[in-house]
Amino acid sequence: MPLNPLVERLRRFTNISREGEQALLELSQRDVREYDRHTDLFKEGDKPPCAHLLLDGWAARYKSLEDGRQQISAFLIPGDLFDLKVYLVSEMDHSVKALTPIKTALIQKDEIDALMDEYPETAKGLFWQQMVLSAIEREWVVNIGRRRAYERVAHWLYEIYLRLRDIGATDGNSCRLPVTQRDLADAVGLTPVHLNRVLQQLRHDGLIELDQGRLVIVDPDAVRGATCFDGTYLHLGADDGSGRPTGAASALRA
Amino acid sequence: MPLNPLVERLRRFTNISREGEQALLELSQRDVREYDRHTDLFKEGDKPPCAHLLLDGWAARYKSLEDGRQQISAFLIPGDLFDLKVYLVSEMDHSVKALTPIKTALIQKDEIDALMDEYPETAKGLFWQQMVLSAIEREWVVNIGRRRAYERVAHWLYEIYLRLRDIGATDGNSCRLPVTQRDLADAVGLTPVHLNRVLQQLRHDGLIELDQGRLVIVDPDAVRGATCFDGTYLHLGADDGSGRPTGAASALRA
DNA sequence: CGATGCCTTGAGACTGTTCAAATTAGGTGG
DNA sequence: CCACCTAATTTGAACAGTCTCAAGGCATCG
Repeated sequence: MPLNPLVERLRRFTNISREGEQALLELSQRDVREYDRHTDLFKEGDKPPCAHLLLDGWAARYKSLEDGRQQISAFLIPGDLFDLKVYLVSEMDHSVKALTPIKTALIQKDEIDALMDEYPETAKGLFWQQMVLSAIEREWVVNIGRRRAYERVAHWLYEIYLRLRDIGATDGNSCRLPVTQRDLADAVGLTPVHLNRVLQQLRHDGLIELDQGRLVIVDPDAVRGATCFDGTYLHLGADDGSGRPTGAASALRA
Repeated sequence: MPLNPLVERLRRFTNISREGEQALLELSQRDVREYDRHTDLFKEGDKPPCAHLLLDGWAARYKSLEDGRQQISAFLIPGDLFDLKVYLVSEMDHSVKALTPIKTALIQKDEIDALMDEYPETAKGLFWQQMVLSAIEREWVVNIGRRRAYERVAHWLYEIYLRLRDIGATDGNSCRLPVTQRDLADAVGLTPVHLNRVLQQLRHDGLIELDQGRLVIVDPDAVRGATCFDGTYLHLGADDGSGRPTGAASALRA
């Protein structure tokens, strides 16, 4: 995995300048924090922290209901810069927790503003990244609202696989999946028990393998088929498996 | 309802200048289109249109699966400016359709850019509005993923009521709800049949009334209670019913 | 070696779905 | 204004998917 997956990603999307790249790199080294697994970076109700750039590890954006039910609304992986414009609200409406031990770079409002002023190409890249994150949340609404457990889980797994592949964190058809089934269940809106059974079914059907925190997409075609996967919403530079070219350079022609 | 609900809303959030307001008003009159009920403004797969400012009527952002299942991921009401940065992607990943006859103002990329350059306060307001829209989508993930039908529908109804109240489109405890149960079902991730039964239950329990396309929140406390409603995510200037002040002026102190 | 956290299994209950039909409401032409 | 047509809501009954609760197995870690 490259030192800074965000830079990698932006570079693929926009023709970010050497200087913009450098500035971003510096920003991501100025104030680095580490968090243990299962600790909160901030919680619902907190007053807005600054933006975070996830450097290493996995995190999740989530909300809790009074009775303890929890729903994860986004998985954050290295290179994700989240809550970029967080200072616009007076109170956070969601929490973010580390799913694994993580490293993040804290980035202050004025640092971002300065960066954006100076390097418009980079700014464009950052906005684009925010758009993609929210497009993913949008797709989750569809996934949870209209797909049943089997397809839903398959869809989720394939999505995360593609996102990881995009940051170079895959190894052929496999990737790490350092997440408890509890967390995964909270992401797809299922019970841990039922999620477990669905995963077994997926394994049994030969779509995936899953052990020791490693996920193998054994049969990508079957996975895409099972779930009617259309990766447009990920706006990946590379091929999304659907055969049609997306995002990247072509986006900027418009 | 005021001529331009967006301006109203921004005014409440930020100290938008007279000129910025004027510029926005002009933008919203330059290229006004009308659409019939149940027609698409644009569809998944289209190349990005320009941004729309909804002036009158209701619209919905949605996605379809191959087999005809549909999921609405957002309701758009007058004053909503959507897909602001749409030109960043090469292909739309969702569709938007009119739920009622609507009027929208089409706004071109460079018009927005110019506006933002010239009136930073207005720009801030626009970004804030985008944030709120995506915070709502986030809440929908939670609502659909972790609440059961009864609470889920109650939550949805109360949310839309608050949003309408925010733009002055309510009349005491009631508001228009010009939506078929089919559409509502597609929004909350239920079957029309089951949604219908849930609505009956809510009426029977005296939480709401619903006829002739009008919704009455008969017992707001009960509705909030049934659903554990926390309106923080709406970032409304006014009271959200939770008793705690949010958004608006205080947001800008940070 | 015991404790804890996580994954797995089982059986029964319940929420929400499916399919099909009946009723009501709304709109249009005669 | 009525007759008709279509779209929308409502009802019923059987069914399936998912949940609940409870217990067992297996690691890992102190």
